[in-house]
Amino acid sequence: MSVPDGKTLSRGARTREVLLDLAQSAILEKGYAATSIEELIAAARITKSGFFHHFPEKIDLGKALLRRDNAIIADGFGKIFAGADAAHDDPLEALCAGLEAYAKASIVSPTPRPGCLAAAFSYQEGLFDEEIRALIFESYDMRRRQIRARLERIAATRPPRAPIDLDTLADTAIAVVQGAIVVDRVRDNEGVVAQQMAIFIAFLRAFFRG
Amino acid sequence: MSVPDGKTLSRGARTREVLLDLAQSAILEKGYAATSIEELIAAARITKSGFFHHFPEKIDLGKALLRRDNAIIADGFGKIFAGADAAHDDPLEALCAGLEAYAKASIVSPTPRPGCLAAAFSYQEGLFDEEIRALIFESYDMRRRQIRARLERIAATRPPRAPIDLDTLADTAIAVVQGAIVVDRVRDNEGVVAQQMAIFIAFLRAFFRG
DNA sequence: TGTACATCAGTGAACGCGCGTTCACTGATGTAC
DNA sequence: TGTACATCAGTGAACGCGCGTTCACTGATGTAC
Repeated sequence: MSVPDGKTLSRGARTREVLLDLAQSAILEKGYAATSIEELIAAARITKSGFFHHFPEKIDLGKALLRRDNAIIADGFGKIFAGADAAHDDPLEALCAGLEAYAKASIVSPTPRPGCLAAAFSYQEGLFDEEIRALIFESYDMRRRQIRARLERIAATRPPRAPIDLDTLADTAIAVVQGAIVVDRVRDNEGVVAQQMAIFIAFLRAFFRG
Repeated sequence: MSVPDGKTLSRGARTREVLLDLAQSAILEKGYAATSIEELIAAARITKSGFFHHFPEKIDLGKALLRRDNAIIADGFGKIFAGADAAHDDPLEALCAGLEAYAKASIVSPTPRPGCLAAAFSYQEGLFDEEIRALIFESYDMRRRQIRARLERIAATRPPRAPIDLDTLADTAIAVVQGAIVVDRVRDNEGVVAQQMAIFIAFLRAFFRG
């Protein structure tokens, strides 16, 4: 889940990307309210009015951040699962491979500790307006739809061991990563996300392989 | 997971509890940095110096909050699992019953949306010192040890389907709740935590029942 | 039971600093003819 | 290709407000004898 390279961007767009990168790290480390415009411009080496040229209000930085993150995740997610689909005939194995790669990509982060921007914002949602809440939801819902579609394909070919709601199971795939990120941050142990996804994958295999 | 009742407390202790309750709601809603002493004292109807009589610095409020939360969770957790152990002969069924009750207790929160205080703090850990990080870890580790001990008892009587690391599986029980809370907040849908725990319980049963 | 004293649970006023935001401006870059 | 003009990407100085923190204080409650 990479950021567009800076070479082809105009000066202004490059500054903007730098500000977004700095803000993302800072917000994942200490939260939105504790991340000051002052520290961002010091690191980006511009003045405060330079910042407000790019983002009329602080909350516009938050919105831009979520929009960019959503786009990056949508792109990364799409590529990961399209690649996994192409590499496996069996839809179950394709999903498992995709989920494994997704977990791996989730811990690649600009910060020392992994963190999901949308999750970080969701624990500070009281600060934000409806637009931001919609962006947070979109980020989650996009992943969920991708996984749900693949679960349907699997369930069509091999009936599950027991009746199960596929929406709930799609949520599980998201929740596994989100929960593992929290545990990773608390334990300060990088392996957690991959470990937890491995357990979920083992569960999926057992469940659909009868 | 309830708070000690106010009747038996001294005046000062009662004010302190009120401040902690207000702070907990506010922090779960918008984060620690965005929660001002000013808003807490307005709601508690005391002056600012009254606040500083109880908590010499703002961070002492955070520490007191985590300590209280840890104690409440330790107590609630202990009772839930002791009760489940007493009600079931089979250690697997006892754990499943305990986990179900734990999930139910996790969504009972002072805020409209469920939220784990330690998780909220972990997404703002850059603000805090080593003592706070230790308190966050303690909260997590205590739950994990309880679950791990029960998993060992289960694995001793019925060997698992496949080799599995019980520490990792104990983490899964924690991560399920944490991840589900995030999804619940994002989707604004109260059922998520119970649903996700139900899936994990089904998985546990399948895995240890061979 | 009454008095003396200590601690508790606050009040009230003031502080300095850093925050987000505004405004009038300037030099660099891009576009039209 | 050169010139004219518009837009872009900033600068610099100032703002008011709310934040966490300090300090000297007071009245209420608890304790010892």
